[in-house]
Amino acid sequence: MLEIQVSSETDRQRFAAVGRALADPKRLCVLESLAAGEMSVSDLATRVACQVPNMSQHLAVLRSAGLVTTRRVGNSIYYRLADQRVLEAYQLIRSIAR
Amino acid sequence: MLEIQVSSETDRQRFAAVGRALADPKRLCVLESLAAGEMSVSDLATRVACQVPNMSQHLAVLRSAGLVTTRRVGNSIYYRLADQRVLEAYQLIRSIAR
DNA sequence: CTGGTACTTGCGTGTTTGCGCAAGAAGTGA
DNA sequence: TCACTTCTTGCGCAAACACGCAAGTACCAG
Repeated sequence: MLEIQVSSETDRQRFAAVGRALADPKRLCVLESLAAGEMSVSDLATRVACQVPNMSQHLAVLRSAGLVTTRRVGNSIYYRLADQRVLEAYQLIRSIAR
Repeated sequence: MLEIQVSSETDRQRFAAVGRALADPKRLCVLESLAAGEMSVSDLATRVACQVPNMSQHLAVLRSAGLVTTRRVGNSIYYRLADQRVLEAYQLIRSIAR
């Protein structure tokens, strides 16, 4: 039996932001891609099959939810998963949806 | 290191539906409430502070994502969590957002 | 300084979402 | 059947979202 204590409304809004970040197939594809290691924006755009500006917006959602972090190398910006727990959460969601 | 195999697009859409179910503060409040045990729609509406039709729609989202199940007793319909993993996923999300 | 690459931001558009309200099931009891 | 309770569904509207495209910012090489 898992202990769940009640959250405040503002806390739930922050948690919901994480849920929203996980609510789009393209963003989930980004997480799968980043599971193998960091990637640049244009690489991710190619892999997910969308335009670079669109990818940048999706990455902004993931970033503001705290799921990914960035590192600049010259012109490129490399994104990586912020935490191993992001993959754990995604795996759990996949097992629930199975 | 967590192993993540790539999903198909249709699979990711199903996973994203779970993410969407977790993307609203009221629905998260429902999950917290159901952690203590099953509740009727009107009870949940009172607890979450919204109208019954609105609650019914939120519950439909959770239900179609497979996060909750129902049981009818007379006029009332009792909702409960479909799986312990739903709480585990929520706990993970909370720890990530902390 | 100039040109080129990589990314972000702003804007317009069509779609989806959350909500209140009214109307429709579904069940209970008299 | 009738009245009542409980939940779901349909409708309309405002807000949020995903997307393409154009413009802006940041960095590097020459």
